[in-house]
Amino acid sequence: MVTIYDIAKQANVSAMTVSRVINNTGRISDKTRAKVRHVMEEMNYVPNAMARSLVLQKTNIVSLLVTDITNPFYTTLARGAEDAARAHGYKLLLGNSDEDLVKEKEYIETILSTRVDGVLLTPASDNSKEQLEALMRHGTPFVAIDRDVPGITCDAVVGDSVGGARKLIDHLVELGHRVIALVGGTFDVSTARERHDGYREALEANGLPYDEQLVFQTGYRLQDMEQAVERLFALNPAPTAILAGNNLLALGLLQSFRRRGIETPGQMSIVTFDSLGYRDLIDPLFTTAEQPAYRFGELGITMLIERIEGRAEVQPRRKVLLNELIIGSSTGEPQP
Amino acid sequence: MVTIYDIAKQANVSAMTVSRVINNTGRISDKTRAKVRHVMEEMNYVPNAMARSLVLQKTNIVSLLVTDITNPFYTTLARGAEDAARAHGYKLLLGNSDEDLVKEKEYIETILSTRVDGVLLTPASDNSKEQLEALMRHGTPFVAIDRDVPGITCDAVVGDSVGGARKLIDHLVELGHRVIALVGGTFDVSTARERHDGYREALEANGLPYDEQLVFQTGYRLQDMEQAVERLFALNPAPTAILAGNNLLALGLLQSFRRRGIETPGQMSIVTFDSLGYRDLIDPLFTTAEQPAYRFGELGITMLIERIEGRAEVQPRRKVLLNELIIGSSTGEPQP
DNA sequence: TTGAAAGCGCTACCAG
DNA sequence: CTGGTAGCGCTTTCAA
Repeated sequence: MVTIYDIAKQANVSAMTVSRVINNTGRISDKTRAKVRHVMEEMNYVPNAMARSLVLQKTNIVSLLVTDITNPFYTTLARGAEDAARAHGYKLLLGNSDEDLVKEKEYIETILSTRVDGVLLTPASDNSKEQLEALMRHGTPFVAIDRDVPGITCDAVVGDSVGGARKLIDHLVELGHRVIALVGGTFDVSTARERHDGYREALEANGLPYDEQLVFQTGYRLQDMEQAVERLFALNPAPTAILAGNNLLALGLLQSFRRRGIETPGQMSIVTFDSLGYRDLIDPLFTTAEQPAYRFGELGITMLIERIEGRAEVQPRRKVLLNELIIGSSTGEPQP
Repeated sequence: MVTIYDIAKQANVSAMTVSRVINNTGRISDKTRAKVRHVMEEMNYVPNAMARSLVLQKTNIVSLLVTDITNPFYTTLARGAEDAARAHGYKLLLGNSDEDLVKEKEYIETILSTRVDGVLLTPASDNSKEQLEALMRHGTPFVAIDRDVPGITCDAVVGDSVGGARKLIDHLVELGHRVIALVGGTFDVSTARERHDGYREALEANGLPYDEQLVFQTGYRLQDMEQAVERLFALNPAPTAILAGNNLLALGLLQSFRRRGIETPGQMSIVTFDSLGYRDLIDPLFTTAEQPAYRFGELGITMLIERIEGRAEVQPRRKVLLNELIIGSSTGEPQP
């Protein structure tokens, strides 16, 4: 591997001079600079970022840890994060925790050992507290994204889950629905909790009873859902609409209904958060509270880098990004 | 930051002993090991991967560079790559070249300077040759994935584009189509070229004429496509079916047809490669030659790591992954 | 304007 | 079984 010493020898200068040329620091004569540059070209020199990081104590790498890389919401978020990181001269180390605390912990370990400058992450659940505390202990700046963790005060970019749920329920009520179920993620995830809060508040604001029987906590995994669907239809009176905790749950519910010959929106309306992309193709198109996924990533990275570079106020900052109600074809008036 | 020297001092041993405990090398008394372990726990010690890499000349990082992170084919591929990398104890540094040679070049520079152990990449086009040569010059192992680059002999995992195109055209011919257009990517991308080859071969095998007028080279970007669509309908005889170069082009064509009030498959059948995910929801579901995206990533990383670790034969290996014809609802008999 | 020495945190190598 | 020394490639500090 070619090092600054190889360049130095070839150019008849010291390693320091080469270093100065690379970093544009100090005063160097044009002639020396030109010669060094020439030799670097000739020898295909590429600086060793690790050696550099070791002495500078700075890697210019930020980590993005999401819970599901195949979910379009996170893909788009990742894209925003990547663009922003690039624009600020940082590299992005991507990880996927799969909603799994063990994997998350392993990734945090990796992150710590890589000495990345900062971390943007979607905590798997409230139990991620331990991992976030590890980051704090090691002085690694981080920004929580999409989800909050109780007991941790840190920079965060989150959505307006309560408001989104309220809008969605209001929409269903306007259509005439009176019995609305919630199939949400488990309540150890802040978004699931808040969507539940919004659901409850909206029901009460509309003078409808809140009934625990209508609330299903299932994992965000599709297979966990079948049981809920079973019980859903055993209820009396049966719900005519469902608020799904996220885009994938909505998809799972729809597929489950189809297998049972239940039509959406005819027999069961569905509303949810975020989208699955391909707006023009998906049928039915879900009625959804769509969050600005790209912006989540972009803003998250920007806040993170401000923090890393000491340009952020000391107080943790919490940014709430609003969602937009998109009326699709997964909702209609309840059947008589 | 806590180092092995801090641990050493606290445990009353030398740094070397700490190093040996960390790496499980050499012989250490159980008592010493226990003491060192204890101190490491207590001080929240996390090894510095960079310092380690610097001396070992090994980072345990592999890079994945794709051309479009929002394309589900690449997302799924990335997921396969990530799982495989993790399983082998490597970290994944993700990049997105956006089909852009300049971005690609920048990423290769970053990759080189990070001294990653290897690279898995989808070359943006034949002009990526220069970048691949840079990797070779620096002795960085890499595996080309999804696309070949003429003039470069290297490990590669590619699809059977020719075979896929033939199956798709055969299917259309069986349905009764006689005038079939090709809207492909630009021919400086190997998959676009090969899909064109398969298209041509299949036409000839079916005794149909190959007509250059029916072949449209458009970028893989949706906006480049409108012109092609315009000309498509000016043709006489007008085609009744189209082979779209990839999933996103198929999507763009469909959207374009819808805006013009042209029905699929009624007035125009569409076939393509890969899918957009959400098989049950998309309407129409494209008839497609679906490639094993996850396997692309998984196998690519596996081959890469074999190469890195010297477990691969010296000769470059080229693995072709077959696709599967999925009959969807975007194809039907031509209208009389 | 340029260079020499020291050290970032770690491990290979050789001694004991 | 344990420790000392040297060096990975780079930049900071001080000196010339």
